[in-house]
Amino acid sequence: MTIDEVARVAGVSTMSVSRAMRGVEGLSAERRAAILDVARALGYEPSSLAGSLAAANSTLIGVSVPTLNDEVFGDIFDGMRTVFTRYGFQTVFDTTDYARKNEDEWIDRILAWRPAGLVLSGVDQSSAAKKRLRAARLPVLQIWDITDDPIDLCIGLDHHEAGYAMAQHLIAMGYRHPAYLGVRRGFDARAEKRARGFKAGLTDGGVALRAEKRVSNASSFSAGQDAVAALFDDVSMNEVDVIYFMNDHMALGGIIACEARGMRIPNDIGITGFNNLALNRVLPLRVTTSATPRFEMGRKGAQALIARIKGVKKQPVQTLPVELIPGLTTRSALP
Amino acid sequence: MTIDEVARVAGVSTMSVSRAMRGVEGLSAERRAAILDVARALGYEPSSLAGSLAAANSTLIGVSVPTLNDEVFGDIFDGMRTVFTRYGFQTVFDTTDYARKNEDEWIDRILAWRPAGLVLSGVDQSSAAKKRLRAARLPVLQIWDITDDPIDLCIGLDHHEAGYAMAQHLIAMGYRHPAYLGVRRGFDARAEKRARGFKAGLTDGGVALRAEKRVSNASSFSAGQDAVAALFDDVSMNEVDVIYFMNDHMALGGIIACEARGMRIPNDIGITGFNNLALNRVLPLRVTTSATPRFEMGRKGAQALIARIKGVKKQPVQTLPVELIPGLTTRSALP
DNA sequence: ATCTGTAACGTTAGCGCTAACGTAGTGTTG
DNA sequence: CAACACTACGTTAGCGCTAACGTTACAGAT
Repeated sequence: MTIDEVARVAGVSTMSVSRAMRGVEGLSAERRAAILDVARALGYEPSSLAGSLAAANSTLIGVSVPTLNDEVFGDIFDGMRTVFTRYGFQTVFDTTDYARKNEDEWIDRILAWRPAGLVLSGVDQSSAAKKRLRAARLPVLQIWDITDDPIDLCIGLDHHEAGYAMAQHLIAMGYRHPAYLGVRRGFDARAEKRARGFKAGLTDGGVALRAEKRVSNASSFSAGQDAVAALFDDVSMNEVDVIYFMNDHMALGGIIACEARGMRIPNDIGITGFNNLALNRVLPLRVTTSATPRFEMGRKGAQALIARIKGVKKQPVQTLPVELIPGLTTRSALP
Repeated sequence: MTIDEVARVAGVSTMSVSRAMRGVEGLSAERRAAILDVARALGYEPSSLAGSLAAANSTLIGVSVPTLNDEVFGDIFDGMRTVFTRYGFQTVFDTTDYARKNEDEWIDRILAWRPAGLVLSGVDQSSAAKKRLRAARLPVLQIWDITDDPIDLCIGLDHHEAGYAMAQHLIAMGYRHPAYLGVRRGFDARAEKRARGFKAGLTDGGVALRAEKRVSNASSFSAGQDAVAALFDDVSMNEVDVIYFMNDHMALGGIIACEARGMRIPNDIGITGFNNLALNRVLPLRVTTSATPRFEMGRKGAQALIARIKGVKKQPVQTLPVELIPGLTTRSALP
């Protein structure tokens, strides 16, 4: 069932059917209604494939996230979806498992579909990819992190600042022997920025990092447990008074591992993370964490991208605020 | 940069470039290499839009899931992605928030792209949608639930049976005063099937359901807390000896709420759920739950769909096993 | 010398749609 | 009432690609 067939049955030109289906001007109301009736009766469905080819525009938006295995990118995606759906865009989706190679290959495949725009997670794409996307002059949104040199648009958090603020908070709370626990370097660029910010904050506050351990390459509850095990293989329990975990997932696993060792939280040790996951918001013992506006980020980012697709580019980089949520670091200062 | 331009520069016909780019037969090795060199030098990227239109096939697969806000569909999607990526398919993705209307509208939009196949969550699509998809003779995979009357292919769990098995387990463990806590009816069809199976299992075991509460419409940690509050507003704590939660999310929230009420788990009350989430696998107190092979389901389902797209349809419905994981119901039988 | 088969190409005719432009018909204006 | 503007259409020429088929060259068989 093609547009020509509908035109033939309705006794009009194909352009009239095209105009009727797209709801564009240049058609009387009666004729438009008649055409839509015929189209419905025949079960005609316009082909976006042919339409996009002819009009040299598509309603496809490529979205790449590292993983769906935590609620972070799920929340961001949900926020984007509310906007994209409203404007009639489709998302062509893939996960990269934090591997640049996967992302580069995905960019190849998605560009072949001539998408209206792209959403990439973070700002640490391969330089080849950045160059290509800039050359393609395609609307691109980098999300979750920020940079001075965006490909096009960028919305995210200042991860370095979040780590720095956490260090300041811990020092203010009286902690003097902090440890950092995360995953292997080069895996999650944002986590590394937080770690560096944290260390800078400690240094500026005159406090030394007591220990730093990195385990596996997947941020998960069990990674948090493993990291605690690795930490206390190395230093004794009373040498560390607070742990900054890479994120809440690891922190929550870390709580379990610390309690299993007989440590009382927060009396014996403070626990901090990043993200303020849903789970953390219901726990009786909540980790001190940085709340990240994930849904809002997705929504605002999608709006900016759509504005950009329609030709409006206002603010290339938007930094959203991170809120420090006090939790398991609320005891009084240590001696 | 089009195929004709590459052909002109390489001094061959467009068909030769087409054959070279797609790696199909009918070209000498030297010429193929020469063409690929020219294409690379010119930065030529074949247009999947034009290719799919001309060849009347696409590498787009539509995937619809209710939500990404829990790890269930994230795991399923991860499993599918490993397969789809290997075979060069793209996923056009959307979430429906458990609303049929959203799903129907999405089906309209995705069909316009003439996808090679579709993946839908569950088996409870609107009858109009089922009819349309059957009429379109499109490869369709329904995932996560099973049915006698699939649209095309189906891979999932027997949710009724999972609920039934849990009832039998609880009775065998000596529980006699169970409660069911979930979300509003008509929201999550699979959860309802588990609830019905659970009740059937109780009835067959000669045990009556002591209470049943339904809160909000989002299965979350906090919904589990709310449900526990609603339950004990209505019945006293010693009238219920075990709770079957709709899923692990609610069960884990429920644990927190029960402990906040001073109940000891599992001594005072047994806690059970569904899914065996990652979090449950690291907790010191783990809920009794049904482990669901989510990644595997995605992988196998995607393989079946691709086989179907390539013309092979073996087994229309695959039921994957659910494993009951004992947890917070392991005390000895009650008096 | 002729025939036949086959690999390696090129040519043609679309796929289903839309941008751009053309044209008829109907008012509107001075 | 000619000149003009405007609306409501239709016509033409592609968008970039590939299926199908045609052609050529050459090897080997007869």
